[in-house]
Amino acid sequence: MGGRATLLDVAVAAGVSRSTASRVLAGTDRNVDPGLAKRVLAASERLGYRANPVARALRRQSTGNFGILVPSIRNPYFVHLVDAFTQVANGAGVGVVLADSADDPDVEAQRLEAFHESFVDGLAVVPTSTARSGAAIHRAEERSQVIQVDRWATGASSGFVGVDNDAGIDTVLTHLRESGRERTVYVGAEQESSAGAERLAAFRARARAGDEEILLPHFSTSAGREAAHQLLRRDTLPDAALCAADVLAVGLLSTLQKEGVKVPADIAVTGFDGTDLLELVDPPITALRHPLHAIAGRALDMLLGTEPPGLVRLDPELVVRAST
Amino acid sequence: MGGRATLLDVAVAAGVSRSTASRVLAGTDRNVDPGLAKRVLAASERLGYRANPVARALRRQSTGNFGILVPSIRNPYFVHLVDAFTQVANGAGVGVVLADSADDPDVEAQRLEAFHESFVDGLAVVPTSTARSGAAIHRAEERSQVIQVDRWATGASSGFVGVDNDAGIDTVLTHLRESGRERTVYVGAEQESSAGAERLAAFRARARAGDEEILLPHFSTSAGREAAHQLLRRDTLPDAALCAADVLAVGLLSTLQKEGVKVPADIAVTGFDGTDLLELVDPPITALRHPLHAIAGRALDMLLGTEPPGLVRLDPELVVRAST
DNA sequence: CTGAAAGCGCTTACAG
DNA sequence: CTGAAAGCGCTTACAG
Repeated sequence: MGGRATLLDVAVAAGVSRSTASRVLAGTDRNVDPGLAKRVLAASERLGYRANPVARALRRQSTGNFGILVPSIRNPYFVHLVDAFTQVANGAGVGVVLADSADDPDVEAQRLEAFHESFVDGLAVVPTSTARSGAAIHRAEERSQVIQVDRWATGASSGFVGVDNDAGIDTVLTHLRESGRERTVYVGAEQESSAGAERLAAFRARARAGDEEILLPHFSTSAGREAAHQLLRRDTLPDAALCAADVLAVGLLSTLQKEGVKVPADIAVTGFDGTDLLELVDPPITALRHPLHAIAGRALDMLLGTEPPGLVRLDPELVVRAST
Repeated sequence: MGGRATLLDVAVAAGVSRSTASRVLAGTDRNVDPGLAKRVLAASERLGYRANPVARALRRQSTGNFGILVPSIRNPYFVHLVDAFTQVANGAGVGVVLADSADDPDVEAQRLEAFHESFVDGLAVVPTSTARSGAAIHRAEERSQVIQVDRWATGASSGFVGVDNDAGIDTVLTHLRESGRERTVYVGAEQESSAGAERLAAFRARARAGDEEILLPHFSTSAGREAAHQLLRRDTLPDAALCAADVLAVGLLSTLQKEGVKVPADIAVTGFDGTDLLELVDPPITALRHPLHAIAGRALDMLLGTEPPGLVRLDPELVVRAST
């Protein structure tokens, strides 16, 4: 607003050419006479000069910004992921543009398309659906760099960085069994994400006699409550509930408590993700915590070209709280 | 990646000048021969042409994107606000860039500064501190359009759109009293936001004998739990707890329940904001819901210049749930 | 209605 | 080490 100073203004004020002023200010090239450099810096300071990012991006053919597309910003887990990505990105001097797929592959395809109207060099995407997100992601890859994060979709050939769900399930189950729990119910969902499918498969591979599953239509608090009601209808309760998502654990625990069940005395409850929700209730819930900063960092490295795109899985960490 | 088609490519393919191609594709000017227009459209389609947004922005001196800066994306209330703003903005064809102040006025000042390196025409900001955010916001206003949302800071002269906290407190208190509650404890925080100060003032203006206050160091779940412990130490409980934020209500209710207090039989609990957290616990919590889409809409109108910047306060709506 | 030309504000070979 | 010039890809007065 109101005549923002331009590079030419600075150059004129410092008595040099735009080339020289640019070399000093953009730091592209160190070969500038120190005396001139000082004059340019002084003029720039005096005029309150800031390089126009749009002009710079046009010339450099790169904005230095990246997008992140998540299934839903209402999901606290993705908020944490976005937060981690933003922190890592800002630390590396790159900006982040956020978008939300509304948990819908069609909206997702639309957002992917909209990113081309946006000012980003590439995109980190958490696919909404293993089966139905691949095509649109593949199309986006033809236009710019795309890395999948946390979940993958079939047909999208880009790099992937996520958590090792198999190792995660193993860690939680071992924790429950070592603390004496003998009958674990896995509370998960019949859902479209690769993460959900991997967790269920990992549990099944390790299930023993007495273990069982409750599969709900989706990952949500109300689904967790529904699972609690299913358990309460039975004669005996299992002594551990391994929930495949934090929201499930919170809903389950909250309803069990309201009906007089003691956690962890009667039943241990665990979550999966490591969101703030776990500390919202009393007792706080034991859960895996995903290494989100590391995940974000690797994804950004691939986006920046520092690391070749590939398949990366990082181990989650168990955080023991009062619910087990 | 890989030779994206340019306007010139389209023009050549259609056998027209760049001027004509631009007029057709950018929709700037309708005065184009229909025959030529058809050829341009066909060529554009065939080549998969998308206007380069950076070049367009440089020429137009406007990106069509706006930023939103919130105190913390970890706070579910701000997530809802950002979500509403994004939906409204996308509906109007404008993009949104998100940033986070980490609840710190210094970081906030830094982010405000960083937005100038970003690709936005203006900025919606939720100040972290009434007293300490004004200067940096005022500085940002000299460079681009800035509107304050949800909270205001002294010294920032921009427009403001938020909720009517006085009307909100009145609505909740009336609801509690009409449902027979006689001794209400206000659970709030000594904090720096204008919203917190307004809510407390509104409660004090309406308090009766028997009503009281618990003021905590900040708005958080653990503060809500601390409030519950303070109440539990007393001989008698008040029959209603009016919490000035959803997180306080969730923490309070959760700990009261764990200690055997019945909600709402023994005590009614209300929240303030309307986040998803309210439905996380059992019973779900009665609370005000802020008209976030309307707030976002008015803020965007001011940013776009459709509406002159001014002071706007909108009424929150009471959503009654099982906790009262 | 259409095209040649200017110009948005930068950066970067290219000469000197 | 420095500057004149080209050019990133668009849009838009300006002539015609």
